Amino acid sequence: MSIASALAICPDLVIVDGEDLTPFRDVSKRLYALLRSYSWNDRVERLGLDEVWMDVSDIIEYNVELLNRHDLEHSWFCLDNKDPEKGFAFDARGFAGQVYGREKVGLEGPGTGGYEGGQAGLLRTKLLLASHLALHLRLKIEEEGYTTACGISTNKLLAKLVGNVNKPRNQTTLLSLGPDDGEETVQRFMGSHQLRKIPGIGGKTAAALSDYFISQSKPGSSSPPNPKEITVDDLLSCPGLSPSKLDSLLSSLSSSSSTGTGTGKHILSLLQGHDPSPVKPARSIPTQISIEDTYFSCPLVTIEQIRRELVKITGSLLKRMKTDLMDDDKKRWLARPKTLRLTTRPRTDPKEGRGYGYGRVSKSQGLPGYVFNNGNAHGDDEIVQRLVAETLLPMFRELNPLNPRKGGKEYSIGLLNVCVTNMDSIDPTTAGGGGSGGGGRDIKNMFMRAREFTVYDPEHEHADNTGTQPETEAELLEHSDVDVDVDVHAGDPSHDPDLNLDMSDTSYESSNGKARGSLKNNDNGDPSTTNHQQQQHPVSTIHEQAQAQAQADRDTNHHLGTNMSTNHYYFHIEDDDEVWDDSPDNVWNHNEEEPTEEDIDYDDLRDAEGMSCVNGDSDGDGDGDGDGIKCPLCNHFIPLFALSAHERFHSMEEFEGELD
DNA sequence: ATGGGTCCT
DNA sequence: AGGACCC
Repeated sequence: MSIASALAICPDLVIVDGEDLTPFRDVSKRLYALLRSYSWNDRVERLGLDEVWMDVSDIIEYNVELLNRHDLEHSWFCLDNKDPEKGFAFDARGFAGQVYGREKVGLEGPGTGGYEGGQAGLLRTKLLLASHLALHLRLKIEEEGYTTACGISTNKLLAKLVGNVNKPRNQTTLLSLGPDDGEETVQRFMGSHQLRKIPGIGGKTAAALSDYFISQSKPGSSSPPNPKEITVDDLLSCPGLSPSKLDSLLSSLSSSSSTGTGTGKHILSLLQGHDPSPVKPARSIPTQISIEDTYFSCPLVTIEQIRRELVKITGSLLKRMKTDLMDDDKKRWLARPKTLRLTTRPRTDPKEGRGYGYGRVSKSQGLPGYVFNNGNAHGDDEIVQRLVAETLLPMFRELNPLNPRKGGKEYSIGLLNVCVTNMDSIDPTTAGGGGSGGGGRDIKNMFMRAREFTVYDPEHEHADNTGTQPETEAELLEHSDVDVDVDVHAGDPSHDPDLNLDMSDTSYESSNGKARGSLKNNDNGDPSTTNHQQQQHPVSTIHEQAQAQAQADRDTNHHLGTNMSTNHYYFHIEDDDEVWDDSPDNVWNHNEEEPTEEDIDYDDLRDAEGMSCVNGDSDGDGDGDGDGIKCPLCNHFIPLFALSAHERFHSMEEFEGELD
């Protein structure tokens, strides 16, 4: 419902201006930094303010090897490969949180241990570990006052989707086992979704696909299907469906390419739950910053109105630039946008602007360098005024050239957006690489090599490491893929700095008892079990929840199975998202089907000893001391824990040198 | 709806 | 410059 019609119905309604996203942005940044601090490879990709994927493959791989299969109950999850004592205890006999998918492949009984069941067991163990890591991270976020949902799976697509299954406040691991039955589980999961729910299939693509399905379905057989309800299964059941068929269906869409999805082939693989896209490395600098305002109900007509609005917008934009593109002491710019873009939505002729973004037009130009000067005594006002007068207003006139009519109204503008983009990044930590001017040493590489020779024991290298050295530590650890996706929920952070209580109240209903229901108690098919404990305070909640979780893990006598894991950790600060539409048989499958052979060609099944190559304890005494390298630049002995900082020190030094 | 973002032609 | 996607 629009605000206008809400006001018509309820004239006394108090409308709170929600246009300032600053508090949300702040919270988002904090939680993002928190998650990022747990990552080893820095693959922590944000989507919007409230979602994150993490690729935790390296952490999981490390911990798989730490696992003592003879005492799973008292397992230790190590969060820092340089400090064995950093981590948490957990019970590896069961999954944390909920599981989607069959329960099978009994690899986990006493005596058999977790990952001796071959590759199936290894992969399942990874998912299991990832589920415990996810819980740990979610609890950390709860300590900050926000609740989360999380999906754990083997790629971003599946992790994101499965994170919806127990959405308000729990996590779900997609237990897809092996190439045979695993695909089957994945396909059952994917198949039940409406087309539009698949990330990467947006409104246009979904409409085209639905049209096709309808055109193919038998005329007489049933009532015309609702296009929105057509599922992946429906579409895949079309006999003539092929990549090239899809290509032609989608060719009318401009460039038929959506987010990473190319053409028919790509869409088809999405529908099958495949997603090769990597979790992208964390970014400290956005690719664009924009501020916009809409004037739908009261379009701007005079140039003076427009000027005033542009001044407002540009003022906040400059502020945003300073908080997002300058270092903390606001001494220097970390990145300078080179391009300024103005977007407007002019009045559309007779009929209303139909869809989203309809009628937006934009114009770009170089961003003048003076905006990076420090505003003088009166702040940035002069800069803003100048930018509007000299650049933005002329751009506006170019965008809206048309006849200032004789009468009153020259323009009718429903939207203004000012954007800076095309960042010129000045990142000291990247200076050795491609960042700035030519001739620097490749500091990063020097350190990598030093690490290699000093820390890694060649006997413990990968089997596939024939002749070549491992290029980087990250790559050494990176060989399997695990993504985590978390989902954080919270109330409105702008209302109240003391928001913890509010938020715990809102996300109250789904706590501890639920986990117990995960596989064992949910024979009724209801994934959400009532909670058995009233919670007065979020902090007590957390621990109760964790304990209940541990108990649940013990109860649900899970078996270790398999999967390449990608845990998609997704955090979500708003709480009005759609929740998984849980028809029970979508969410849980109880059929005991035969175990199928698991035969994934898993490339990295090492002996248990292999771990010593990455645990930073090359003297093998388990305490992690005595390890370090000789700095390739200054020849000092640097303990491992200080290595990153030391490397940064040299990079910075070099960067400053370049400035001279 | 709104006020943001991303990447790909 | 715009279109598709995402929140």
